[in-house]
Amino acid sequence: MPKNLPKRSEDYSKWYHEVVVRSGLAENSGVRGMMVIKPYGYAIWEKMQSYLDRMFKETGHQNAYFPLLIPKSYFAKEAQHVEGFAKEAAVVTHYRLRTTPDGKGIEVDPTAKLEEELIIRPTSETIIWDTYRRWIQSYRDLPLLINQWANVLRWEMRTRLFLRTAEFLWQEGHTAHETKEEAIEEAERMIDIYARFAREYMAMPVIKGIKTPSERFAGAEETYTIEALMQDGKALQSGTSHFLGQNFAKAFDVKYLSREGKLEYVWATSWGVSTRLMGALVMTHSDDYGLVLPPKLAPIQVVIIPIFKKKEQLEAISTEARALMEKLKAKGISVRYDDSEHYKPGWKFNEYELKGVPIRIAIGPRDMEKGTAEVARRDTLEKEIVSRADLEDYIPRLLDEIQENLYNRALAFRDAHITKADTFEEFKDILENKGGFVLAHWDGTPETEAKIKELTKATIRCIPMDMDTREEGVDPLSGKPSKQRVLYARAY
RNA sequence: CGGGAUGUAGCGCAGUCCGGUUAGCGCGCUUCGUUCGGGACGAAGAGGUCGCAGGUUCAAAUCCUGUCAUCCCGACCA
Repeated sequence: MPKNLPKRSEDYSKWYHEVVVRSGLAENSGVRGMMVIKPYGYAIWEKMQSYLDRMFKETGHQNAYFPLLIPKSYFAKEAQHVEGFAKEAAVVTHYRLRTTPDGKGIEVDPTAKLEEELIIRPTSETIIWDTYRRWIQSYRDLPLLINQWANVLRWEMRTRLFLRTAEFLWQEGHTAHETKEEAIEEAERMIDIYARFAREYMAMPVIKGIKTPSERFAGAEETYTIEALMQDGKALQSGTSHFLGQNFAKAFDVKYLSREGKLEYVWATSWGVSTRLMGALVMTHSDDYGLVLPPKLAPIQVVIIPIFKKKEQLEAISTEARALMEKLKAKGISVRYDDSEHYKPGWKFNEYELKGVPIRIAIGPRDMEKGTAEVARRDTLEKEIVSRADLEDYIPRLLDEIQENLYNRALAFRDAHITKADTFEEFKDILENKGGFVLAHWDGTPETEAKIKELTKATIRCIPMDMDTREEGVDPLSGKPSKQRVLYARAY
């Protein structure tokens, strides 16, 4: 058990923060709300990026890159959009610094004031649609399927590593289509991809659904979401996809000449996932020993640790360990052999557990005699003695099993934390004592939604898409009739 | 942005209320020796603009003002 790591059950926030910092994923930079992603954390993000990028390309998308700075006037063009982001915009007003008159410091040069201020992108819809106007003229230019990997900045008041930082990394897809149906299909396709990515790579079950109007993205006509459940019973919105209708096309005057020769506005979508997924990954699987990584995203999948007293022993073990490492690497497994002499085995065990390495293989003098190795899996913390000759076949199977087990474990937890409530008393009781999702009827009004949020801090996470929640009932708060249950939870 | 707390060596902290030798402790770090199957032990060392900027004072980590950052609770949000 790592020293001084807070227990997950005692102080979840602190536990989360410590796991992120001590496992080497990220830390605060000392500049308000800005995070440093460390090499180990970035390696995981790179894996996420490469899998997602492949999925985007398989569905016909291309990558491009748009500017960081957006003229202020662009935001004025879509009313709801500007309202959504105005409160957290960082604004560039000057373009030059100069030394202070006393020569000791530096100050903003007041003569270098920008005629029009530039906004550091909180999201790129505006500048992208301004560009699309020039790119799109005919139905032959459609669909336009573009993704960008970028950083964005939102001046958040209260930040937490990965979950909410002022600057974060993400991908944002922006597409233009001929028809409404095609755009809706695209928005749904992308939320499906996110759900699949969460399940297959992050081993994280998610609930796919539709946001209520009040939770919608600023400027969207429909927002699709994937909602994951963290181990403290709070929900985390892990990815979104928006059907934007013709709002941005109209705001930025993006028209195309249709097959019938008529000038029409295009239909749009946007969709994104961010480094918040890193936070979701930590909070879905990790435990009191530290990070737990699903094999598909682990930068180190297997660590081999030699146990030795004398130099000769180490040499003999190293020969075996290196041979094993080569065999596993040939199967596409990333392996680290840690033969550093300044740390004892026990220290290494703890360290790699803290870092979430899925499999640890220890080879010591006893194993050398018997032709065995000790294999420890991070998900269950179980250890077993395995014949070294079998490892080459056993390790790949075990990695798959761990990936599967992590998903099943998270799924069981999630499913055990979806609870139906029919009265408001039940509703509150579940939130207070059990946590997780509450399936309850909703009368469909924003007033009831807001009242529930005020009384319980729970919001409607989504109207689920893959669960059939349609049934007649009454809203537990207002008592008005309802046609279906929705998914409530307290959320990050 | 409102309320609360904190900032002292890489990390965790004591010292601050009540100003006064050379600012301490634990972990970590360096060197040497013994160790090595779950965070070893001993000895000797290195490491500090006490967050930053002003002010009060013979004297400031300590008192005052401002400011920046971090954490918690709200409001806001991927």
